[in-house]
Amino acid sequence: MNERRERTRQQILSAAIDVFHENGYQKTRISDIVAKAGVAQGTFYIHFQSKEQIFNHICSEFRVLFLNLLDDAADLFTGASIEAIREKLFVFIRKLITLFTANYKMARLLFVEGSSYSGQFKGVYENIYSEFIERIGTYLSIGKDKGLIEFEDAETTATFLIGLFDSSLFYFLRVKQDIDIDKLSWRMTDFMLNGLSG
Amino acid sequence: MNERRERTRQQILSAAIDVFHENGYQKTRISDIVAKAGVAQGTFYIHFQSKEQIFNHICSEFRVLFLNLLDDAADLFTGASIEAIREKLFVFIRKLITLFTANYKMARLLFVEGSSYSGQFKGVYENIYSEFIERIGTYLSIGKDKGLIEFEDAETTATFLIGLFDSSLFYFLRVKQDIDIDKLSWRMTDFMLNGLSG
Amino acid sequence: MNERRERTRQQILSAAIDVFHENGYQKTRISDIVAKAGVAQGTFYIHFQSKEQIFNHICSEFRVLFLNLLDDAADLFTGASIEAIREKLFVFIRKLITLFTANYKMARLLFVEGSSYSGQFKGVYENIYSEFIERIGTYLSIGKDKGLIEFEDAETTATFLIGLFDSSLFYFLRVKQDIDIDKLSWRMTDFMLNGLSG
Amino acid sequence: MNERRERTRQQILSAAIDVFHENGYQKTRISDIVAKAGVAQGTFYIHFQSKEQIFNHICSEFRVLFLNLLDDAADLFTGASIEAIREKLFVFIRKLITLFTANYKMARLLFVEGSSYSGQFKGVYENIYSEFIERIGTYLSIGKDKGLIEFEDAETTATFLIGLFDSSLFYFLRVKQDIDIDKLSWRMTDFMLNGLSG
DNA sequence: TATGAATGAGTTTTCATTCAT
DNA sequence: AATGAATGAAAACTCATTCAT
Repeated sequence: MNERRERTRQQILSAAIDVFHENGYQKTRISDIVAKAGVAQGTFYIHFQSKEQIFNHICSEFRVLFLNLLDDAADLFTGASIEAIREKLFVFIRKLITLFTANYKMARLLFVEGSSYSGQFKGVYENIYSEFIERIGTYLSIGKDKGLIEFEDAETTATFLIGLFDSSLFYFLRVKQDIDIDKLSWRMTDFMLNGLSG
Repeated sequence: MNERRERTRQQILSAAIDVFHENGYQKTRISDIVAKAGVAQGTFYIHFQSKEQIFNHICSEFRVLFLNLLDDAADLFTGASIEAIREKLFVFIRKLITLFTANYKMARLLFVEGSSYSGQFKGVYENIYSEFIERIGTYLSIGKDKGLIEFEDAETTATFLIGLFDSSLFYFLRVKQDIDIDKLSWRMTDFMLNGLSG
Repeated sequence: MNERRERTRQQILSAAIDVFHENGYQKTRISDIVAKAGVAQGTFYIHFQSKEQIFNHICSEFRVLFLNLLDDAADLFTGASIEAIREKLFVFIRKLITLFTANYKMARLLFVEGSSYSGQFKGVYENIYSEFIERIGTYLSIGKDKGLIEFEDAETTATFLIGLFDSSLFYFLRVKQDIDIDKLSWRMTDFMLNGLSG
Repeated sequence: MNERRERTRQQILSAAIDVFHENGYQKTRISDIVAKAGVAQGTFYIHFQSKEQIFNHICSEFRVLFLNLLDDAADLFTGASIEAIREKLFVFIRKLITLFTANYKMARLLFVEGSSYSGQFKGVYENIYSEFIERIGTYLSIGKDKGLIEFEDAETTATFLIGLFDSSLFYFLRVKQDIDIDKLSWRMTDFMLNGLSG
């Protein structure tokens, strides 16, 4: 019985991710979600309180994974040599791309739907984006102190790196069938490090 | 009498840009627009056919300005020296930033609202973003042939440059009161060219 | 096993009386009843057919007690002297008040919820109120024939007496912590008999 | 145009009074009201915010009329003789009955629907009923001081009078085609004054 | 017998669009 | 051209009842 409940819940969640991804939050109707999940309208409300709540649930699931990755990267721009940093940065970017690719729809919901003017989500998104920039900015500053990288302003530079990362990654994920994670990670790494040396 | 008509139309357009920008397309009600414009509900439909139509109108107004700028930059990455290219790229980026800053709300509607899953606008946005990438890709290829810049794949590189540009620009426009266009243009130019040399 | 069934049934009944009393029929949800009873949603339908049926059941439980009391009061207004009648009326009113007080929630459901426009219960309530008036009217007529009480029209007078009784009793039960049954009975008795003499 | 608006509003109000009266607040659907009013569903919400708001509007319309009547009766139980008081009480009761009869449905909504457990209206009704009792209690006390009427406790006596009045009046209005206001007023007056003398 | 997950019909409310004035 | 009242389709959410375990 508990297993049945869980199965239903997962069906709804999975359907919601698909439908939100396809139509966006605003255009998604509960009826779309339950139709895709193959359950009745009322069943939705047994498991989730509202459209907003399930959306937040989905976003925060990804949010946690994402922030955990960020946490582990404090020494991103430190290292004995520029090559050591390159290696570290590559590993980090590959991890990020892997995470975004594996959870493409959830990632896109958080970063793209969230960043749009859906109003009630502006805050959620702006927070995570600002957090992303702030962290990378901090890591950059640490690295700069060690003397291997170079830039004028940490926040600006972080914004460049992240803009490059997220905007282009989502583009590739949208238009390509599948992407070569290793190759893309290397290219990003190189482009970024070039930008950081001068 | 014709002047009155035009004035009314402009009031509606201007209100619509504001309200779309504030609440997003889906959350915007015609009643919000006409309230802000100070006209009656029915007046809206004398000037515009539908909510969708006025949104498209606003977007394409910016679209034209934007594409004109793109058209004029065919020789972006050609030049006698890397310094000449740097100068040209700087001028182009400054023009772009100036355009986006002056038409911030319209730009954001086209690039951000458009890129979200509002469904009916996906196509419009994807078109313009793809066009942007394709053009820059082409310009990069031309530049590469001349031998002053270097990269592996034009599309990937264009995507990097554009991601860096639009994502970070919108971030600054959103969080800063006002930005130093010259300084930001130089920083972008330098970061990009570093990435393109190696 | 049969004892368990009975216990469950009583839990549901008791919870239903409480919840109906607190929220009214329409606003009461089966889920409220079972939550208060501490049983599962489905269990309700093992013991009662529907929300309407359990409500009727509760009302008729009180209805029977009430009508029995009425039955035993046929000679309410007969007696050797006005003082004998006063005594008899006092005893009757005290019995009624005692019954209504002991079964306050059920009484209120039948008389107040029933009298509201809940639609499907109009009939039930109207019946019992009319029955009440008719009976008292009959008893008054018998008493009038004996010559000790006086009034113009039995139905009108019965309506006065009953209106005075039920409306004020429910008021006191609602606003007072506890009422002095004896004192209230005497006051009602006196007021009524004064009204009946002239 | 303004006239049309007002006509529509009145149609909705009038239909709402009828339908609330027929089915009670809870059972009444907006669709019932608009069907009876002959307007579209959305039209309702142009004129009233919600079902609750229109109900409160209707009730308070009657409430004002009722409280005004109460205000004008401060010297209800004062006078040179018991006959003078009888006359005054008669006039007051006749005014009340006339008001309740002319606005039967509204009165019943406020006093009966309000007194039922509709939950959100409990407060409104309890207030008006308590106010009624408090006022009459005050007027009784004033009269008692003058020495022409007699009773033990003003609140109890007020509750008796009012219970007699409202409960029986609503009964007659419900079951009789039409009532003889003068005759009923005299009977109530006499019954009450008898109860108040002893 | 008891459970509680699932059902789906029913209701309120919103809002783009129309149309008589 | 402008007005603003009216429209009605559409969508979120509730809850009495059913049914498999």
